[in-house]
Amino acid sequence: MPTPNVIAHKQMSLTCTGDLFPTLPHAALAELAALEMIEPYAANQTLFEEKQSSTRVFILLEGQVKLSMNSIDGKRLILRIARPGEFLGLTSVLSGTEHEMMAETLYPCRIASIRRQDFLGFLLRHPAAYESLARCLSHDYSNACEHLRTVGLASTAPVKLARLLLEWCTFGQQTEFGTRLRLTLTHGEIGECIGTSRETVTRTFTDFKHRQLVDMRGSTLMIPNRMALASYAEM
Amino acid sequence: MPTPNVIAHKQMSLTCTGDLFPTLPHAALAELAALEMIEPYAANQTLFEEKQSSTRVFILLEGQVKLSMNSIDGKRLILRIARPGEFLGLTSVLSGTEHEMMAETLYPCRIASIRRQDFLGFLLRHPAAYESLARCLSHDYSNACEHLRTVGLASTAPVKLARLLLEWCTFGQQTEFGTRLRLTLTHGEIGECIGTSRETVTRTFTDFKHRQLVDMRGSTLMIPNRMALASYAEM
DNA sequence: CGTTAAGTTGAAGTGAATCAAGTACCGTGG
DNA sequence: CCACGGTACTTGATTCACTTCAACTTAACG
Repeated sequence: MPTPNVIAHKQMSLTCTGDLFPTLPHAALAELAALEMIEPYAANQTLFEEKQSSTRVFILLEGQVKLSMNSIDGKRLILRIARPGEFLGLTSVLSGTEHEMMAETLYPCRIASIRRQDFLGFLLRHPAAYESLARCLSHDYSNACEHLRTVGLASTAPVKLARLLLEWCTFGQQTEFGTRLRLTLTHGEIGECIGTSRETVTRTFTDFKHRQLVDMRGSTLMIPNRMALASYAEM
Repeated sequence: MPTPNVIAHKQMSLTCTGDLFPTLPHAALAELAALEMIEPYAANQTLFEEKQSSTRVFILLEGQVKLSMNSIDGKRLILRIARPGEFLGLTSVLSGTEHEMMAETLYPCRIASIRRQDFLGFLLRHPAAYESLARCLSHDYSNACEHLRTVGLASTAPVKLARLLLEWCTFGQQTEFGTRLRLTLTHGEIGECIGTSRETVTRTFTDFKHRQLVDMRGSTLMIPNRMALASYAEM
């Protein structure tokens, strides 16, 4: 039984913010629509940064947004690529704390945003909206836990990469030859997802090719047998 | 402005579940009290395990509970030590997915629990309760992100340990000589918190002692200068 | 007081980072 | 059409931090 948020993940775009609050009455949704501002964003634009205090909550309607953390010495950890239907910066807006991550658009996006005070006021008038928020937060938390498992529990780089690819399979398309995946990140960025170097990603990919676990044609990755990759990821 | 959940963290015990829902009317709290079952738990008892489907949501009233993930090859990642006032297994109950972690008591505990169906029914009748849940989930998410930063972004073992100790400082007591911390975990378990081996934890601690960053007397750890440790952890 | 669990320390082994050098693949402009 | 510059990818050699293994010491506890 997929949650509304999961459904939103699958679709390429979202027409309006109200779709994220399926249980809210029309009057409340109209009120929300009056508060939100829908804007187009170019690629590589920053929505918010770490340590920055949060002023707005964002809702990704169309496109992809990269969520990452940066350390002082230039290292970076990419948490995930957000898809349409996701709230961005929700925890910071709710708790009033500063952002714990950075958000930047990967491609041109369409993004709705609501000022923090407006959103909190809306929640005060319509506490039922918290139900959808709890669902999203719960989803984000599960995601963070899975990432923690990949980054913190997987012993070797190949296992980490295998787990990442399996995670991405959710967004790939099933064909008769297996799961097809369009790789939009560079090897360097993939390394930043799992905490390994660019070179290790390259080496691991060539190793996977030799093991017939994956097949690469340009930026298209084929995973002929997901189970084989999964059993490899089991370490 | 600390959230109710943070306050709960600081106190040693929680008298009743209702304290976690400060905005709920008395009638609703009474209804909740009728659904919950309060039980004492011995030390080292398991509340739930990974891959297990969730049947109850737990609320820790007294004691400490270790939350961890296990891999097939015996490795373990300790996510955090839960304190009184925390929900356990909340995401699984809300989304109906299987548990993504394991929960076991560290000491004798007093724990309230509510059957999943009862809790979901309660939420259906009192959607306002979601507000508190969203707060807790938001808190859990922030925690997971911080852990992700420690485990996935910190380059060396010393930095990871320093970050962990700083995190624990929240629960220590301030004295004129610095922050006093009671270490209840073994070196092996501390290693499992940050993804390093038992021996590395020992070696790093002795290094910290030489650098005057910490001072150990038995199971009591003193951090004379939190800023010094923090600046060490920055790299 | 003896047994077990936890902490300590040294030495060897290893996975991955780093460094370095070279290749393929663009789009752009002469 | 090809030279050009930039970016990403590839591959080998070296280095390093940490793990692992092993021997030993200390603390905890009935």
